[in-house]
Amino acid sequence: MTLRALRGRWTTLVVRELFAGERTFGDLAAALPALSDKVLSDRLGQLVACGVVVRVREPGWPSRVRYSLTSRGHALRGVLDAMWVWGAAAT
Amino acid sequence: MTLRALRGRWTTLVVRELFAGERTFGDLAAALPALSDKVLSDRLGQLVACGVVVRVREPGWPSRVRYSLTSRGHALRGVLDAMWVWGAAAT
DNA sequence: CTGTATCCTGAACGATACTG
DNA sequence: CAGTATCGTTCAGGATACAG
Repeated sequence: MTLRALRGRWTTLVVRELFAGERTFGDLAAALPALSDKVLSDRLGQLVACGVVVRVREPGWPSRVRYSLTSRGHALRGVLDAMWVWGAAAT
Repeated sequence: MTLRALRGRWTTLVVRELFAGERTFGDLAAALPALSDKVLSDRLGQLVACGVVVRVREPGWPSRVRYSLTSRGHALRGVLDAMWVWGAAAT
């Protein structure tokens, strides 16, 4: 289940961005320049489907959408931290 | 770095098998029937390259190779456990 | 028994263009 | 601004056959 949620080369990086707080689509695109709009959209859709992220559409113009983590999304912090620690360990 | 080591649909399952102790190629193939020889070989090669697994070739016939985790491999336990816990949590 | 080689399919990725 | 549509590329995965 966790593998399905985190599948994709960029998924963990998107989640990492959201740990720092709410982000708009443009914020995420700017923070991850190597990621195309399409893939970012795909990943966000996947994360929403897995209950990790919520989309909130702001009414008005220009269009603005806020993405933030659900409680389940915040619970991923332990997983990603463990991955980070392992990757950072020289031994 | 961790993403690179664990990349692939089956990698974590192979590592999980090795947590239980040393395994031969045939053991792993039997434990993961959905995994073709080629992919198993690919994943093991990847894990060896990342310093997670060691191959030990037994001399003699029939050929027999023992796979086991390095200390770095055992350190992955925390990561995989965290993933498992998250996936198991209903909340 | 333990793999590697080859070929094929499907999914993920990346770029561009376009809509609300 | 925030996406979706489309298309081409790249890569992991599966099947089969074969080599050490």
